[in-house]
Amino acid sequence: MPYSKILANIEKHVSLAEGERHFLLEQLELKEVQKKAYILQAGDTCRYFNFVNEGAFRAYYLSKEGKESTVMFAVSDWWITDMHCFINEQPAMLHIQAIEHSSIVRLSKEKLNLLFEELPKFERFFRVIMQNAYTREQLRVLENLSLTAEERYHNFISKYPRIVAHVTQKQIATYLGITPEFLSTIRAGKT
Amino acid sequence: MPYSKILANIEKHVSLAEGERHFLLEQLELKEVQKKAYILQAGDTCRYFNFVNEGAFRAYYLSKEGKESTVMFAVSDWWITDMHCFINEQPAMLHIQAIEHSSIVRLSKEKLNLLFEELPKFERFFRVIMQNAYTREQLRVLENLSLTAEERYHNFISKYPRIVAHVTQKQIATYLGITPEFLSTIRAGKT
DNA sequence: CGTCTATTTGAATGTACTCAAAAGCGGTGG
DNA sequence: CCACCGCTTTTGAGTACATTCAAATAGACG
Repeated sequence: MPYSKILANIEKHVSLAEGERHFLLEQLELKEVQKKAYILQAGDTCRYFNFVNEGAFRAYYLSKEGKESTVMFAVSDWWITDMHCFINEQPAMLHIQAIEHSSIVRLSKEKLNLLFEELPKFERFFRVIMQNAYTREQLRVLENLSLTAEERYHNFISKYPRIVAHVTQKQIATYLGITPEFLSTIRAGKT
Repeated sequence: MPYSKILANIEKHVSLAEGERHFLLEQLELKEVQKKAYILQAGDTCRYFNFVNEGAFRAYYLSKEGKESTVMFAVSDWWITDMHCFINEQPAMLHIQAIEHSSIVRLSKEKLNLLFEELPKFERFFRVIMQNAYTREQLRVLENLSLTAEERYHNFISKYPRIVAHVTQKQIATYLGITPEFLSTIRAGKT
């Protein structure tokens, strides 16, 4: 059934009794997303924490000058939202777009708060997710500071082969903070 | 008393009953740290989550080529550790050094786990801390991708005036990912 | 005062960008 | 099924941003 992936994802971190699992399922909504559709646009209120069931998404910032910077990719079994705006109830800074036809399971902020109230172990789950997200971003900062563009590219493709399978080079370039032209020359450099 | 700051910090996010506060205090250790002393060195086991009571710290990565990259600064009322290594019980990648004579309140991983068991609201506290840390790092990634060195510098000094008051330009340069020479020319550029 | 490190300045270099144009690829409609 | 259109990728020339190396100056500390 469509919720098996999200349950497996959550149960990797906390174990749920039958009644808890049932309660959790009641809070979730399954949603199909067409290729190129946005599940969030800058300026929107960010109401949902989204689990990618199938497909792939990209979250990016669009500057006034029109430059895109990819903040994250999410393929199946990942969570994605504009966390800052979700938590602080501010207008979204990011656009989140489906790279291909996808399906997500989403959890609204209200339902998440309800889960925190009813199932304290959900606090633990979310803590672990946030811990992992934090250490991942911190490592990314460190790599941006200490590695060259070429090293960051090779690091990216070896670290995230599942993402590479879904995204264009141009999108990878905006994730690495370089131009697509320069990424092309890096790739031509050898293999 | 020496624990008033950490209590205020924690009680910003969760409210504690008298007995809970007492239990929490029993898990903490106060520690003085001399200027330039390390509370963590790369390769060490990272056992503690540290609250800065007084003073200032810098966490940095030292590459094989000898290049330093500052991952974070922490002044009073901040928490600091090598989170990845603390969580996953791996050898530290970072050095954490006192910039000046400081005092910290530290919480060992064992005591933290005990707190999670005994005071479930501590899961919530830690979740909030991790959420904030995550969104802060994500914003830093975004700024590294979308801003020039000069913009990042001005952003840094306006965002973290309390840090600026404690650190050298060279240290700021390693946080921004530029050379101290170039930071100097940015500053000469105007005000 | 003397030493050590931080900061500034400048010249030469390199890394990554801009702009432009060609080539490749995928999807769509005839 | 093929031809065309739009977007991605490649390639190249010229440029800008940031680095390296070197040396002078300024500050901090014993």
